[in-house]
Formats: sequence, structure tokens, C-alpha cells
Amino acid sequence: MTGQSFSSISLRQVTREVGVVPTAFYRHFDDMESLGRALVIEELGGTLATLSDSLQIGRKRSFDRQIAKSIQLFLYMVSDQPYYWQFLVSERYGGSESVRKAINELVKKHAQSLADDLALQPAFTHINDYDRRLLAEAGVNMFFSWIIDWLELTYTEDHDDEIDLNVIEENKQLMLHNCTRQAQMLFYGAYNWKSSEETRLRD
Amino acid sequence: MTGQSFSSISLRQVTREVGVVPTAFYRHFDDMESLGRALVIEELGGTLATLSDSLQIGRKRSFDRQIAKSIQLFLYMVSDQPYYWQFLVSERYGGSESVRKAINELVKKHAQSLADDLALQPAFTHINDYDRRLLAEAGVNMFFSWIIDWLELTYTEDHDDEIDLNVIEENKQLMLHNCTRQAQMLFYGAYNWKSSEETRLRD
DNA sequence: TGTACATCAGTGAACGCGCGTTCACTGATGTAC
DNA sequence: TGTACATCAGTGAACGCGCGTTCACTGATGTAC
Repeated sequence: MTGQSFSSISLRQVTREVGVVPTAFYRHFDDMESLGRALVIEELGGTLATLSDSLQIGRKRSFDRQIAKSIQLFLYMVSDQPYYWQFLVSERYGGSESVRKAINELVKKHAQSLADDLALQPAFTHINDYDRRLLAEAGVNMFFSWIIDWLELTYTEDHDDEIDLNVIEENKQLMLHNCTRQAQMLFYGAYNWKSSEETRLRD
Repeated sequence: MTGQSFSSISLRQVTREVGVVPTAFYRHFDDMESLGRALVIEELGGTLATLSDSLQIGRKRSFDRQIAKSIQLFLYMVSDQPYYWQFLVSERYGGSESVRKAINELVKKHAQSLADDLALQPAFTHINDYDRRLLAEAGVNMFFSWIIDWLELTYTEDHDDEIDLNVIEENKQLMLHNCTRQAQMLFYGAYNWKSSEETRLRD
């Protein structure tokens, strides 16, 4: 749980942590991969569902103010369950195939629910379903790209007593600020987006 | 090299692959982490530098056409050296601390050179340096978020003889299309961005 | 209410294996005189 | 040009260790009659 990625954790480490003999592991899971998949489906599924419920970017009228609020909410949710999010992000690209697949499905589902939410936002009604889905995926990926840096900040806050807490708080505010601006660039782009826009290279 | 992430590869696997006795490893590196750092600095550094040179989004006049071209170039560079890019992406969030740190520095450098390049684009002159840097970082993260999915496509192309090559080629074109649209949303957003834009929540 | 049996989470000994790392070594290549 | 020595990549035996997995087991809880 401390910095070490899930894929490098051994079955025996898990049972040791739980306070149980290694063989007892097999009463519950076939192997570490199946534990990984279970984590994705049972734990993270719920977390992402809560997130979808709370975000509601689309449902509010003034979507620019909503962005700052949503990002704040998101990052504080990450701080709330740091290990779940670290697991999600680090195994998404670096884990075993079956875990990666499980995470990708989850993320896709989440992107879809964000897309559905965006559909309710008047500023985005001019975008067609397909492009709105692309926007949601880009948004989710952007959000996820912040997680590790954000967690590093919150970890030093928890463990490093040397450092002035005010400095960390300032860094967090700065990061919130930067993330919000990045998200605004993307969503403002969407606001000015025409779905009829040409994409392919002319041959 | 086949699907398995760098952090789960053993020292002995490396020497076996190279055709050398395990102890010979220590003639060149202290441990696997230092090999990882060396890979980042010596190999990937060069690759990213080449990429920066070739992209040149900013230097061309019509930046919208340039986006499609740059993304095509980027993704084909990824296909060209698939293992480097897989290593970069999977260890960026999932690797050991020192490797992660090395990758992050590299990525930051790359984002800065993209930012410098964007400064040359007339469409972005109204954005201040700080926000341009944020835009570049968002762009780099977006680009990186595509890599694993893209590599999955190119891997099935190389290894799975059952599947119709035309189907894969279609999927690749579709993905190029989608990625381009996502990038356009972001950069169009930047085009309409005002650096004076309010970001913080009013308390 | 009491007895007999099934279920099931956890135990503890044991296994073979691949791992990282140590050590003294070999033998080829480069350098000094 | 020839000899003596230093450098250095690679060797091979050996080590102790933590690993995943097997097996027959124990003992508590739940269920049937």
C-alpha cells in the first residue's frame, strides 16, 4: 500500500497484511489477478459511480463555474481514497492484461455516464452524441492524468512533518488552479466546436 | 518485452534475453532501477527529441490541418518503436519512484518544448506563457492517453493472423479520426481562450 | 431442545523454483616502455 | 617490435530467501430432523 504498485505485490504480502496464512487466500480468490479484477469491479465501480453522481457538470446552468467546483470535488475524492485511485491509475496502463481490461471497461462506462451528463448542459447541445462521447473520454483522461501528481502532494502532507503545511496547501491550490484552467480550455473548445468540422487529412 | 511491464521483469530475464550470465549485469548497472533510469534518459530522451523536431504544430500557418498531420505522425512513431512507448506509459504511473521521477522530468521537458513550439503559432499568440505551458501539458497528456490503445491495435496487426488486415486498418483510421477530433477540441478551446479568464471559485 | 452432519474460513508443514547478489576466476583488448 | 601489466566484460558455482501452490488438517458456524 505504500508506493509499491499492485502488480508487484505478492500473494504472501497480502495475506501478511490481512493477518492470515498464505493458503487462506485461495478460499477467496484464484490468484492475484482475480483479486485485482475483484478490486476493480467491486470497490472501484462503486467509487466511480459516486463520482458520477456528484459531478453533474452538465446539470447546472453556468458550466464554467461548475468546472472549478467539479475538479475540486474530484481531487478531494481522490485524496479521500488515495489507494483506490493510485491502484486505478497505475494498473490502467501497467497492470496485467485482465486487470487492464477490467479497468478500461470501467473507465469507458464512466466516460459514457459523463457524456450523458454533458448532454444535459445547454452549452453542449450543439455537439452530436459521437463527439460528446469523445469529449467525455478526453475529459476523463485529463482528470486521470492529474491523479498521481495530486496524490504525491497529499502524501507529503500526511507523512512529511518537516514541510510547512501552508506551503503544501499553496501547492494544492495552485494545482487546483492549473487543472481547472486545463479543463476549461478543453470544455471551452467543445463549446466552440462544430461537429461538422473536417477531421481527416485530404489525400 | 511481450506485454509484461518493466517493473515486473527480473534481472535474470534481462540477462537471459541478452544472452549473458546474470552476474555480467552488474558490470553495467547497479540494479534494475538504474537500468530503468538509463533507458529513460538515453533511449527515450532521444526519441522524444526526434518527436519534438518532427511535430512542429506551431510553425505552420493553418494549425487545424496541422493537428491531424501531427497526430498521424505521432502515432506512427509510436508504432515504430512500440516497446519504448509502452515502457514510457506503463512506468510513468506504475513504476518505481526513481523511474517515475525520471520519466516525469522527461515529459515535462517535452511539454516545455511543445509549449515553445506553440508560441510560434499565430493562433495562440493571445495566450500568455503560463497558460500556453498548461495547454502543452494537457496536450502531451492527451497524446499519451492514446498510446496503449493504439499499441493494442498495432500488436493484433502484427501477431493475429486470423483477423482481416482491412478491419484493423479501418480501426486505425477510426482511431486517428477520434484522436484528431479530441485534440481539435482542446486546441480550439485554446484558440478561444482568454488568459484573463477567471478560474478560482469565489469563496 | 438436542444431536448429527455439512459447510467453510483458516492452519501449518512442505515442495520446488526463480530470484538477487557474493565471490574468485578467465581471457581478451588496450597501454607503457 | 616485443614484453609486462592494467583494464574490464563476461563466467560459473554457490548462497539464502521469498515466492506460489499442494495437501491433509482443525474448529467454528449453520442447518435438518
